Amino acid sequence: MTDDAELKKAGLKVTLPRLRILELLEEDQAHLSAEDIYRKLIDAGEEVGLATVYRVLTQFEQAGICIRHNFEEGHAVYELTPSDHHDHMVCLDTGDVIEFTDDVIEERQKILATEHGYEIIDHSMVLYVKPIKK
Amino acid sequence: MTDDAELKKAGLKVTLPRLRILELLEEDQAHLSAEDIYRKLIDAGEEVGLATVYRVLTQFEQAGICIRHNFEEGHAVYELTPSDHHDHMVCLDTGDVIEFTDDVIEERQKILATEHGYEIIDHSMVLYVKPIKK
DNA sequence: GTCCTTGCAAAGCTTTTGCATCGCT
DNA sequence: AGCGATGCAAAAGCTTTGCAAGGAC
Repeated sequence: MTDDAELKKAGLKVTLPRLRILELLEEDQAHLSAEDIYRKLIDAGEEVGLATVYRVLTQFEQAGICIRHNFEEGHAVYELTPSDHHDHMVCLDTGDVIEFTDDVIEERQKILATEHGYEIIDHSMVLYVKPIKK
Repeated sequence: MTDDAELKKAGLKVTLPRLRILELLEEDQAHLSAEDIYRKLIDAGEEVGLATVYRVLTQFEQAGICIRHNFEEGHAVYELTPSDHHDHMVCLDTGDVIEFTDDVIEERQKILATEHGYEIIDHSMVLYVKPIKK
């Protein structure tokens, strides 16, 4: 689906800020904060307000286009909604975000929730890591 | 160890606000926000400033007395540092926090980090759940 | 033309900090 | 007495909102 169609499907008019933000999110496994996106757009010569970035990201999230993470960094980061669920490792030295999945863990989570009488609506698992030193 | 001794060991003077906050955290598996604690103290007739609550919680965290969580609620919550590590389920209907552990998951996390060339410094796993309807 | 979207500025929230006062040791 | 701790108010950082102007359909 084109970006254009994706926006229309979400009931959002196709505007320049929305297209640009969607493009940025589509770049290789991006995990960007509102500020990151704002800076990239300004640096690229686009005229856009930070408030618009926040509004668009909120709309994208409600439309299911992207999801919001609250890593322990003091600000939210956004990524395109992954087709395949995955979790994250955040490198404390570099800030790199690594995606991973593990079926064993997913399965255990379901079992544990059920044992407590709950069903999982969502979950977040973040490993804060550092590179192994030789 | 008494609360008194715990504070001294951390190099903190034994003051009323610190004792009261420590007591609140010790009440049954408390997961409290700074605001929660502030309200409870004010309602109990204590004279305390919100800034002090934040400062004390930060000191407690640095001293290893308590840990801070960023669930997706817009504010941090604190709990006494657990002797045994555990993760959390947060009930989206009631806000209840359920603690749990699972050795299988812990083990898989270590393996996954190692496979990516990292060692785990810390991790957070939160399941957002709802009660199973009959 | 209509209604949605935008940018700016102002406001909101949680958390932190400056500073004079107070209190533990 | 000395130095850390406190309370208040102000400030900081991220995010949201009000409003008039602009743009999509």
